[in-house]
Amino acid sequence: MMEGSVSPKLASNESETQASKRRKVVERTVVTVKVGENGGKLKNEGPPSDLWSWRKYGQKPIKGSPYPRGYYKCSTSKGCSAKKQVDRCKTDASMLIITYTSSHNHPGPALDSTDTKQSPEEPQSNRSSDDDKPPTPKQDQVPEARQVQNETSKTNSDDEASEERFHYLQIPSNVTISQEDCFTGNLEKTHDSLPLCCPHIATSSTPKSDENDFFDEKNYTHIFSFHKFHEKQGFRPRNLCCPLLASMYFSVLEECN
DNA sequence: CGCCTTTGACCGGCGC
DNA sequence: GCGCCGGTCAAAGGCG
Repeated sequence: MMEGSVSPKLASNESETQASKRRKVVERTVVTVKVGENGGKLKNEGPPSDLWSWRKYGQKPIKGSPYPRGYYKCSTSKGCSAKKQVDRCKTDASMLIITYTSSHNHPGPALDSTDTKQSPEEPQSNRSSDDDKPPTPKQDQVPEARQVQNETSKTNSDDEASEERFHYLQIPSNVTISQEDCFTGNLEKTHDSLPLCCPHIATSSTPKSDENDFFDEKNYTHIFSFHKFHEKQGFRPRNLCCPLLASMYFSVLEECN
């Protein structure tokens, strides 16, 4: 609707729908964030915000999860098809599972450190905590990541190849990242080393088991320890290739401090 | 006034 | 073919 396309539905999926009508092919990046512990304040209940502004366009109760899933679109740019889904871990309400799909087709907002006037601390509104509250737009600066975005510029090549992209990022121990099965497969499924902060996820991400129902077994999404992955692959903090994750990283860092 | 959230309805994919 | 379920739309209302 935003773009005034003939078919809103198609517009939202343009590239995806074209090449493959299978949803599961869509590029996804899953970030797990623990927020409840952060003071136990209600305002922390919302997902950590990142560089862009997100507008909530839907919420649905997900089968198997006591918590609804929130659907957000990037509102920073009109034509931007970047979306994210915010779930809450059914076994640990303090765990937020943020799934990013598509990518931003525009540069991030002003990244000046001076532009962090949006109260980088806890801009999350202090609304009720029984739901996944939308992230109040928060401007964090991730200059490094932004550059990388242009390099990777994952344009949803609506190809299987797009699934094989991975976003490198060093994540604090309270954040885990998961990717499509093909990734975890390549990574030898190192989820056995999941961060201690998320034992539930660790349990549910058993490779052979379909217990990873939180994300949904259909998509074969698994969570693995990024730290471990990081070690094995020899990645470095500077290997920030995904602006989304990078921004997540920084915002989470802030919240951790 | 503009932007955002909420919420019910609709659509399409997928499994049986 | 049917039903379930996830994802999206769009109208209405709220808030700054």
